[in-house]
Amino acid sequence: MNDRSTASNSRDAVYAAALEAFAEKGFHGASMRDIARRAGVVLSNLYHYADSKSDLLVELLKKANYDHLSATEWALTGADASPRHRLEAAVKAYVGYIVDHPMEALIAHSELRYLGDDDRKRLVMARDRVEALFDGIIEDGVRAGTFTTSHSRGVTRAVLTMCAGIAQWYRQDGRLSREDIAGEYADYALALVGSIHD
Amino acid sequence: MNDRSTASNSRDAVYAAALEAFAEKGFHGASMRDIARRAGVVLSNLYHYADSKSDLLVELLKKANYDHLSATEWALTGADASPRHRLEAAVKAYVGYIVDHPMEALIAHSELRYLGDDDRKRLVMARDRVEALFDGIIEDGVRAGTFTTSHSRGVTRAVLTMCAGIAQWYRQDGRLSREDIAGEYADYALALVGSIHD
Amino acid sequence: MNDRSTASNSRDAVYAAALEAFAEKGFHGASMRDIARRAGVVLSNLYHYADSKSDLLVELLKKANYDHLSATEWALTGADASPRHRLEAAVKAYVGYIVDHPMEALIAHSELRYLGDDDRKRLVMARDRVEALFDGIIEDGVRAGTFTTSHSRGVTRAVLTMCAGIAQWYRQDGRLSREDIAGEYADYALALVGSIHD
Amino acid sequence: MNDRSTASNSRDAVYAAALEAFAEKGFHGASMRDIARRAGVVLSNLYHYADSKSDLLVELLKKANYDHLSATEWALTGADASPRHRLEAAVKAYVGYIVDHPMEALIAHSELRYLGDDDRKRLVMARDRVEALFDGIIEDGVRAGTFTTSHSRGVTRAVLTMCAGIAQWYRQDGRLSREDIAGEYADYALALVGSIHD
DNA sequence: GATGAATGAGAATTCATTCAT
DNA sequence: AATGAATGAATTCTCATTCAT
Repeated sequence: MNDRSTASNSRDAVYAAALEAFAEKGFHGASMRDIARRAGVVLSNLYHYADSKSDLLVELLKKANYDHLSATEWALTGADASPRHRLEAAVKAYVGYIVDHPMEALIAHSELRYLGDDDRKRLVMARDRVEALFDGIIEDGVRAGTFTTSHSRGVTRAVLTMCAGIAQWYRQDGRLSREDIAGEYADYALALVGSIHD
Repeated sequence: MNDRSTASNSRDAVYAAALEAFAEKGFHGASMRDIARRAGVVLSNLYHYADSKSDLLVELLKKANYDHLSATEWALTGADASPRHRLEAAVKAYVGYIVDHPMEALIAHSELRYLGDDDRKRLVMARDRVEALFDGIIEDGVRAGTFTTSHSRGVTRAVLTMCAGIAQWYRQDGRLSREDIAGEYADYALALVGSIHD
Repeated sequence: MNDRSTASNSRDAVYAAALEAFAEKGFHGASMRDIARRAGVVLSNLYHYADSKSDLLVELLKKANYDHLSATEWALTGADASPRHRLEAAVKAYVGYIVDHPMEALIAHSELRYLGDDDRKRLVMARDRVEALFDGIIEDGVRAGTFTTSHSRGVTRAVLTMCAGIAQWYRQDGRLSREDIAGEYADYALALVGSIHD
Repeated sequence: MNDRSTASNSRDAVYAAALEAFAEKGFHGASMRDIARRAGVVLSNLYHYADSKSDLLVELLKKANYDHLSATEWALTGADASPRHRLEAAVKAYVGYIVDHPMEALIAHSELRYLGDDDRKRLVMARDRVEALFDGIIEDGVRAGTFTTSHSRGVTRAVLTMCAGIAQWYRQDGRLSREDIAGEYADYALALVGSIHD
């Protein structure tokens, strides 16, 4: 499994290798040699697919952020109007993505800081859109009286931080299933917003 | 302020510089030259205070973990027996340390992975002791019926993760005071454990 | 204008791009990628028009040296037998070429050294033919008593060096016209050979 | 002679090696490895003496330009007031430096273009000071009627270009002595300015 | 003729660390 | 304790060139 050269596409192999390397060793700890070796590709070949090491990370994070947002937005299109159901659906989808893509979720939070100012700002904006999504739901709930928290912004941040943490300990062979975790964290979120039980 | 050579003690200057550099650029992103420059010390002098770059990190993390644990334990010695009060006190102390030492708190979580196996395991054990502290309080509360959560272990992890996140966004010149934040997070923790209001 | 792909002929575009790149950045400073980009051609296509980077330079220098020599020789076919007129005509033609082709003239002198021994020697021979041309005129004049210099070889070299220098500062939008410069340098040459005024 | 490690001073060995390498292969053609090898020093050690390859060149050119200017100015302090004598002295000193330091003189003219804008501009200013020196003498002569040229600026440039060319062909074992060459070029300069013989 | 991927050598530079003084 | 020079391995990235399509 140390060689992805037979993958249909070298490009995919390179980005998969970069993802793995960044997740495992961090942006500065992973070397281009390392990535090339994992991808089963010669070092200089990496530069066909990205102009620089930073670019590899940027592309990875752009896709991760976009997918994370999309997955969450998509879940909401199927949820009814109740803030309680919407928050539950959003958290489950958000957590679901993390459980399905722990490496992406990990580097999205931990390696962002090593990017140049421009790229970083643009990616932070993408992340802020997810935050706005949750914030919207929570404030709706507060206005409707279904959520009782008086710190909606702080709670939003707490919910997202708490979920992001999953990427640090989740292992696929663990004892908790994807749905267990998603459900558990949905409960935590409802607790944090002070959701009134019917 | 880029030069700490006038600090009473070169050793302190070196460790303060290392802390700053690791917090800002990560373990692999910070170079020994960088640290020396920040400390106002000549490169080779760093090796009078630590045998290696890893050692600098180990020392910093040992102290950070110890202090974090101590601060939390100390707060509990002054709290009465009620799980609710104990959890509140523990969270406030735990958050208080993070707010007072955001760089230490940051690297304690993010740079641990770059250590060798031995050092890392020993430091994780230290962190587990804090976790055990919270876990003990929460399970006491559950047994006593004051806390209603049915996922005490998960909640413990959620609380600690949520708190650790503070180190990423907290800035001393922000609009929230140390006590505001501590109080807010204590509320979040109580919500998560399902603390029954009197 | 950075793309010459629409030029009637890709070959010309490639050599024009190589000329520009070598003149601007020097042989080692210009990369094949650079040349391809300027030519509006894909990198590997360069190798349809030359076997190597050195070959590009050799072809350019061969043509430049040949054209420079031809232009000078041609001018002499229209000049009368007087050494004074012949020298004037030769210098004007020699300078004329430089003014019309500053990049060619520049690399002919500065980049020759980067060629392999064989190519370099053959090109130096071509340059020597121009030198012989001037030398012949000057020695004729000395023998005839019209030129008074006692260092004919040294003067020949001085004249040619002086003219070659034009390529370094001449810009088409400058205040001196092609004819101004040619006339001026013809005067300098006559002064150097010690031409006796009638 | 390929190893200068026994030179009293590594710094000098490094700069001497860089000079040699740049003169022989050009700035881009000479590699840092190459320079280190010539200096008898380990590659990474070069960076103790210069921050970059460009810096090596800058330092070399700064010193060369300064020395060239100083030598010329110094010669003028010993010359009487006659423009003719002054020009003779200046040319002899200028040429003398070139003959004594052909490598310095060579790179001063040919490698300047590879520097960054800032460094290049500052070095060109230094070169302009030499040009101003010659220009002053020549215009003095023209005003005094001893020099008859009507293109003083052009002649200045021609004189300097012609002299700079010496660095390209002069070899210490050649048949012309330092004084022969200096005298010859002084004569050329006097011819170019149209100096009136007594 | 044209293309894009591939390659291995080599580029400049930085790294953590050591050592003699 | 402090210094500055030294070292060798590793870093990111670019090079000229080749090849299958």
